[in-house]
Amino acid sequence: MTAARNVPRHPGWTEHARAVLSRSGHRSGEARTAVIELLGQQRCCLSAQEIFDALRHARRPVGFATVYRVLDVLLQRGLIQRVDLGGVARYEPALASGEHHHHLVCDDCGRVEPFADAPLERALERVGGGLEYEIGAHDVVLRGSCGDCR
Amino acid sequence: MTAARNVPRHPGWTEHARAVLSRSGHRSGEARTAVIELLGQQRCCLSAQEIFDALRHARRPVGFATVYRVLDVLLQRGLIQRVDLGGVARYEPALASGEHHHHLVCDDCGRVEPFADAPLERALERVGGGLEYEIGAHDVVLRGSCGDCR
DNA sequence: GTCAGTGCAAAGCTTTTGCAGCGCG
DNA sequence: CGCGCTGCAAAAGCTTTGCACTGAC
Repeated sequence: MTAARNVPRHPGWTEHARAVLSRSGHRSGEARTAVIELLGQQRCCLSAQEIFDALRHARRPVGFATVYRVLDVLLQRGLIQRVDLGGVARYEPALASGEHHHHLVCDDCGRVEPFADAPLERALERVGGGLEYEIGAHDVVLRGSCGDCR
Repeated sequence: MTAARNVPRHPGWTEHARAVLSRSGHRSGEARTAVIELLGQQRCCLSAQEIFDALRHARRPVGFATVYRVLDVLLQRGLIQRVDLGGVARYEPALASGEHHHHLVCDDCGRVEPFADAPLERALERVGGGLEYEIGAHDVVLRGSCGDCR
């Protein structure tokens, strides 16, 4: 089984994000549009550096500071989620609770892949219910060697 | 239920760590000893800055670079585990698979607490078995508001 | 005596902030 | 035509590296 097989793409996120920002009184500029469109096309998370490089490569160069500022706005509106896998921060579109995924990291080659597992989600929800905390989010990271590296 | 109630301390780790390093041909210096003893006393993870401050406060000051170098050696021997909760990296003694724990982070006050849950561990192991990856470690982070902040 | 361990300082990276100019609404 | 968006450059963390000295074995 391929890890990614469980993980659907999320068409419509781009439009959703733009609509939310527009509704909250944000103006729409070139750079922000480019970042949002790029994020909407991803199957998994990207680092700020990767976003910077991808946009430059796509002939839609955007300043580094702007990338971070766009990410900051999206984070504050809850439109993206920050993913901490060690080293640099990564970001991906935030999805409804039923369709989100977690991450598989290859310690050898650094590859990052998404995976989804319903029983795991149920276990996580049960744990959250038994704590004093009011849980708003959860992240799971599995580390190991990917098929290629083994 | 207090989240931490499930999480035992780990006496003996300090000695274990020293023995492993000694066996691998490492010499024993002041700074390394201080860092290892501090880590062995913790119930949860510490950042490099916290280690630096704690040792300075305990009148056993250690250079910043040394803290990182000691952590690096311990990581390479698998004696500690790096914990990425966003922001700075944190480190804690690595334990046998049966007794490790995960982390609960308060988004409001930044508090970090350990928690353990056997069903969650079982779910994680089942997930790992179904992937192409050979899983060596896993991390779970729950984020929310702690009892005090709610 | 040799070489790992240590501290200080400088460098490297990622991320944030300041500021001036452009352009959306 | 005001104010948010953008880019550049500088600053601000966190972490790593270089180098000389100390001290364990």
